[in-house]
Formats: sequence, C-alpha cells, structure tokens
Amino acid sequence: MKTQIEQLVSAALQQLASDGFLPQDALPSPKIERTRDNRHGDFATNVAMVLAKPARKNPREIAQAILEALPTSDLVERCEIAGPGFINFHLASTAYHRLIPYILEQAHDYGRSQIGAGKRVQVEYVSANPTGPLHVGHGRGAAYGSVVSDLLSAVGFDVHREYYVNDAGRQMDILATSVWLRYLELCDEALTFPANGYKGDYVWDIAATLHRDHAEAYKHTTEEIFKDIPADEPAGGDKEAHIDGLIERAKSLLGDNRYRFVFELGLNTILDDIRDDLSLFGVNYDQWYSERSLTESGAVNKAIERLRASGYLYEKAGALWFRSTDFGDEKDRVVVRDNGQTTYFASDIAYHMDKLERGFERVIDVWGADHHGYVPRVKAALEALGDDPTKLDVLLVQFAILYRGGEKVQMSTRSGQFVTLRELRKEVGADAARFFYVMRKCEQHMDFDLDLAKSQSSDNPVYYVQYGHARICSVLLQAAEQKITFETNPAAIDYSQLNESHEQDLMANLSRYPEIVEAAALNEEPHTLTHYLRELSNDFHTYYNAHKFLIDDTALRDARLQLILATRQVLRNGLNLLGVSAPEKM
RNA sequence: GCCCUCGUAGCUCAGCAGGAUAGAGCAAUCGCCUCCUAAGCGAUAGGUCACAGGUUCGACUCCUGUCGAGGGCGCCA
Repeated sequence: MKTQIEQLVSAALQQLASDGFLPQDALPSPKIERTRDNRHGDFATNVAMVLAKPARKNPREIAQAILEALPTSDLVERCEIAGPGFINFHLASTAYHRLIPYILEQAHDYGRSQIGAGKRVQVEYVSANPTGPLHVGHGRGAAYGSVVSDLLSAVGFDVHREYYVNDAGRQMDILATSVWLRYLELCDEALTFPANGYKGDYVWDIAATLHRDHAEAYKHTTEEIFKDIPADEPAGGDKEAHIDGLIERAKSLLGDNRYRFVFELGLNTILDDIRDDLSLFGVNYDQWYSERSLTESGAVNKAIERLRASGYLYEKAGALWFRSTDFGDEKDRVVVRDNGQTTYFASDIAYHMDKLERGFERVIDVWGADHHGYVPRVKAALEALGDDPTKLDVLLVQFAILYRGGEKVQMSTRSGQFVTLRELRKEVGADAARFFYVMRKCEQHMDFDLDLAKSQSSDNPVYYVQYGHARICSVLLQAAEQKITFETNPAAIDYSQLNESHEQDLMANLSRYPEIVEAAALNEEPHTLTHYLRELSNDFHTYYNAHKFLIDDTALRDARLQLILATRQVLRNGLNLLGVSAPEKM
C-alpha cells in the first residue's frame, strides 16, 4: 500500500525532472508516512518541503506541481496540499478491499519479504559461560537474539544463529575444581569449600554423578590437596590465590586424563542443561562454536600473527600487547600474558576474524550491557586485521530487574542463589517471558513485573493479544456449531459491505503489518512488533464489542468473517515471529 | 576521573532516517454482559517531553553543556 503510493510520487517526480521543473540530480526517494490524524488523509509526504531548498522554489508550489504530475490510481480518492507543503493522500474506500483476500492467500507468508536479498547474517547471542545454569539476565538476550534472528530471516536474510561456548579459561577450571571438591565431600572427606568456588546445587549434582559412576577413583585426601595452598579469604588470605592453588593441585594430583574427565563432565552436563533450557524457551541455534577449538585449530595463533604482521603488536613487561589505542580504544590490550597464555580477548579476535572469513556480510553480537567497554577493542582488532569493522554490529542488552509484589527480587550469583531462566519459565511460562523480554528496546533498562506476566487479564499484554486470536477462533467455532456456512471465495464477497469505522481502522492496521515487520527487522527492534500486535488486538476487541459477526445478513456476514479471518492470520503471523503461541482457546 | 546507555502523564513505556493539536497500558473516576469467551469495550481526568543553550521554515527527535539514574573501565572470562 505504502510502496504503491511511493511509486506514484516517484513517477510524478521523474516527470517533473524531465520537464525541467525540478533539478535532475537531486531527486530524493519520497518518504511516505502514515498520518497520525485521519483528517490529514491516510498517507502523507513531505517531499515538497525537502525539495524546496535544492529546487529553490516554494514548497507549496512544488506540491501543486507534483499533484498535477501524479498518475491517476484507483487507490487514491483525492490528494490535497496542507500546511507548509505536505501532500495528503486520501485512500479510496475500496483501497483495502483487495487487502483481505491478499492476506488470506499469502497466509503464513503475509508480512514476509525479500528485502534482505539472501544476504548472509550471523547472529550470536547468549553465549553465557557454561559454569552454571542460565539466569534471568541471560533470558533477555536469548529472547531478543532469537526474535531478531527470526525477524531478519522473515525479511529475506540468510540467518545463521550461533552460541559461542567459552569452554576454555580459568572460570572453567574453577568449575572443574569445584565439582571435584564436592565429589570429595561425597567421599566423606572433610574440607572447607573455597570462597571463590561455584556453590550452586548443580555442582553437587555433577559431583554426585561422578561419585555414582566412578566411586572413589578420583579420591585424594584433604591433607594432600590443601597442603601448602595459600590461605582462603575467610582465613585472612586471598581467595584468587587460594582457588588458583587448588586448580593447580587438582591438575597435578589427578593427572591430565582424570582432570580432563572431570572438566568435561562439568562442561557437558551444564552445556546440555543450557541447550535444553534454551530449547524449551524456543531458542535454537545453527551452531555451538567452541572457544577451545580456536586454540586447538591454531586460529588464535594465526590471528596474533596477522596482527603482528600488520605491526600493531609490541612487547611490554613480558606480555604481548595490541595497540588498540591506534583505533580509538582507551588503552592497549594484552593478547598474550607473561605466562605465555593467550587471553580471552585473543580468542575473541580469532573468533571474529573467523566469522568474517566464513563469508558473513553482517555479524551481529548480542551482548550484556556490562560488556560495552569491550566493543571498541574488538572493532579495533578487526580494523587492524584489515577487515571492515562496520560489518560488526554489537547490540547491548540492558539488565532486567525482576519485581515481585512490588519488591525488587534480589539476585546473587555468588551464593549460588539466583533466579534461573528455568524458574522464570516455570513461574510465568515461556510465552509471557518471551513477550515481556522483547517488549522493550534492548538498550532500555527493564522492569520485569512477575505478577503482571502471570496475571490472566487485559493488563497483561501477552494474554490480551492471545485472547484476540482465541476469540476469533471461538467465533468460527460458534459458526460451525450453529451450522452457519459462509462464503470463502474472495471473488464472491462484497467487501464494500465493510464501511463501519471500526472495519476501516482494522483494515488500515492490517495493511501496516508488512511495514512493521520490515522496520522491526531492519532496526533490530522487536518491540515495534509487540506494540503493533497490541494495537491490532485492540482494534479487534473494539470491533467485537461494537458489532456482531454471526448475523442473518449473509453478504455482510461473509465480508465480516473474511475480515476477522485476515485479522487472525496477522495475529498468528506476528505471534509466531515472536515465538509466542497463538492459542485457539483460552 | 574517563567512557557507554537512559531521563516523555502518579507508575511502566511508545513516539517510526526532525514535520502538522505529544500517544498507549496500568492506577483514579464513571458507564457497558437476557447478545459470537467481561482474559473484553467505552468515557473522563492527567504532560513547561530533566534543565539551559544552539542548528532550521520546523526539535521529544540532531549538536553542546549542566543535573539525575544505571552500567563499564584487570596480564578475569
């Protein structure tokens, strides 16, 4: 609809340009907008005002000329010039009549498009360390990342969804050591669990598996383990030194194979749990990319060598630094530590280099807002490697603060007591959780009201939209029960019956859907879609209250039923894009 | 101290590459079920768009500064 008007205006501009009325070179692509006030018609353009300066003419004069050059169309009833030079388009009352059969014919595909032209886009999201179950903070990134992926896919991009598994590094060693110590406790060894260890119940579970399957094959005495280990924090020492000492002790006492086994057991158990959790949340991936594989394949070294070759590396205090300040970062960053180990940042450089080497034209990282300081250095690295840093888009997702009964829900990872994503799903359901997470733009701090998400009332936007869908299903069910048959052949339906203002409003909003999907996808703003679905549901509920559908006047009834069928289709498509179910009954 | 994000109605938020009188939902007040699910609908009331400058035909929207909120500034991952 919008694009059709756009074409009309473009044609008029071309005409005026070839007539010499407008300069040839500076023709803008006209921007057509929906009007806010229907007294201004249905669509409006400010193109005459935009052209006023380059054409050195009065905007109203240009608008007049555009009107005269405008090709005729049965879509438009009349146009007028208003205010400083707006051109307002009033649609013909028949303009939307073709819309309903079009929606019903397109069905699932209504709203989908090919703007993305098959461009390959990679979206990486969640990527939480596999050191414990996902918590509600990860949930927002999960919902957001998966909806953005689905939106991009709906508008024709070739989307690749990826989870970067941080399966290397110190945190994983702490996990492995934590598991081992819990296992020893199950072997009846008395010990003081380190302050910096992972204390969640899931660690006990993994330890129990180890104990059940391997009895005491991994047992060592408390004395040999804690001998000469630096004191822990509660004992007046340094908790980092304490845990590092324990990690080294675990490695030396267990030996490579047994240590690796405990490590893998912890990693895989948790990773399986995360995978399962996300899948039940409707979040799926094309690939789980291992950080360790980057080191093992030599990709990290390759990245470092490429940086060195471009002259951006230098040595200082035994470590190897990347001169990221040359690219606007606050300070230079270490890539190889003085102990010879590469940093997490080095892996990340290799990972992003690999993403671009895999041929993605666009790479989107969905990160927690706490990582924002990390963005400049990754972009700096890409630039230093001679890649195009603008191909990388980092979307920072702010934290969600949970509220229950008007009170902030306290979360603490340290004590192992936090609200997990799994608990959230159980409490409010996956539908409500996803919808709520995506209802706000990602950079917005979010208050997540658990009571509201659970409430089954119109206050709850999820149920409000779903109820619209269920209500339409219910009408159709009623029709069947009352043995009311209705016309389904669009050619046999008289859409001019639909002349109530509620019907016009509903049709106008149905026609907006493809524009909404496009905007939500291209701007990575799924909240646009949740807001739209709320508005559309409101239009429907209002209509429902004002008019009956199952009436005796068959011509009107047929037309109305087609209209609500089209509405149901759009609600279904929209909910589907959000990964929220569209129930037939509630 | 430096950097990032945010600051719109009592509360939670929209406001689409600057555009015509700033919009919803809660909460408040008042109405609507002999009728397709009241998990619904309607009406009223509520705002100097944090503040101060600037850019222009026009600014909630762009720029600068001030104030306020949250977050980030490791040879951690």
